[in-house]
Amino acid sequence: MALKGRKDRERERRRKTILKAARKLFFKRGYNPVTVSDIAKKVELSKGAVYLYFSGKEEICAQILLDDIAKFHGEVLPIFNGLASASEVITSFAHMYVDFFLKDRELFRILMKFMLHANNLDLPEDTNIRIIRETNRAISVTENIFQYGIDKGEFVLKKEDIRTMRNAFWGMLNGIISLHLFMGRESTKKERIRSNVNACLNIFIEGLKKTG
Amino acid sequence: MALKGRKDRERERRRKTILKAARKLFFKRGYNPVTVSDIAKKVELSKGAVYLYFSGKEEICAQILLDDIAKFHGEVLPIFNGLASASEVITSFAHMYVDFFLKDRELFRILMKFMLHANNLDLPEDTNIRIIRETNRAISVTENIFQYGIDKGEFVLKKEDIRTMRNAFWGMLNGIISLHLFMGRESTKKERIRSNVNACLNIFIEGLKKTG
DNA sequence: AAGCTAAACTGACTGTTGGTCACCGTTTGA
DNA sequence: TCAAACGGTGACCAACAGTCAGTTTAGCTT
Repeated sequence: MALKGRKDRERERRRKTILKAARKLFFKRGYNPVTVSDIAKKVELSKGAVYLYFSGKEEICAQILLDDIAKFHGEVLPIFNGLASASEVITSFAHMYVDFFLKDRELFRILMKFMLHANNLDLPEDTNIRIIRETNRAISVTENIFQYGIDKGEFVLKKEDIRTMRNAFWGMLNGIISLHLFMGRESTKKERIRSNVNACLNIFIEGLKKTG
Repeated sequence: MALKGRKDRERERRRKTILKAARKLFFKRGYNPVTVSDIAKKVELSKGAVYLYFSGKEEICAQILLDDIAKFHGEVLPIFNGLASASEVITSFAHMYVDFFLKDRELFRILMKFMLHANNLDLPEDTNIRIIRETNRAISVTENIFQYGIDKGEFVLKKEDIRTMRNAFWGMLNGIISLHLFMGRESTKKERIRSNVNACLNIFIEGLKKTG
């Protein structure tokens, strides 16, 4: 691949500008209520111009999600260093995950939307694939944690059950978040959710240590 | 309340007819792609007529969800009789829940949509309240199960932790379902999900018996 | 500097869809 | 018998995602 020229860099900057504006709008007013014209207006471009950089509203949204997942990965990987037990790692991971996706509630809604409708969105094929790949990457991080726990002899878990546990764990986190989103009016305290996650983790980890 | 006359009954029948048609369409093609005109056409009415019976597309959808939750309650309550241990009850409940909401995948998507956007939908006030009340009722069933387990001395669980466990449990179920929806192409086998739920339950129940 | 090309950009336009409303025929009951 | 109420109609409206013919701008060539 040739080096990127100025044009490419400018193009990329524009994309980022649009994404940033869209992000702000989506997180403030929610995905649906924001129109493409709103986004265009915010970056002082015409609607048509936005379509030069993205295939549509949905792709903008997908790109925001992708960027955020990447950011999450950047934040989450360092925690593997400096933590002793697998229990600690898994606990830290859970809290980071919950905190991350509750920082802006709309982000979690967007994530769930993509999970629920997976292959049913009209995105450019490659965007769709990237969404699936990146999400799976995030999921597979938890898989590594379980493996780590087994290797350390901390978890009593058959190798073939890792996948199952990974799913259960991941699902549990998403489930708790969405439930809180549903029950909690906007006033829901983060601490409430944290304690819920903690309680759940305790049982989960306890079970991992005991059961096979 | 006065007895319902013929007019009322006919009106109700019409509503049910519309709901049934809408249900079929939603479950076949998904919520978004189905237009109000499609629904109207299917029941051989004009679009305007549909709006005489429902405030809009969203309310039709909400009503379908409400009816299904009611149906679920009807199916789930009998299981309390004839089962001995709380573990059995909770296991049965979990499987019924998963089976029920995976029978038609769109139903689960609809449920999640309402959970995620809770108060952000423009529904008639009373419909909105009913959605929240009915969902909470379903959630509180699990609360009763935990209570039952404690009363029987089967679960070692502080009374003030019931709510937390209920949330964790409920969230876990929804999370697993949505994860499978995401990962599984349409071919996903029900058995796969069941085994996942089972594994998760084992740990969960084990934890409930052990931890405090 | 003038001429040229391609990319960036515009905004009026289209198509679709959720929702509204003035109007019409039928039933009802006084 | 007749008017009010009711069930129903379908043309219409507004909002919005997405398109495209045409205009401007940037940068290159001679």
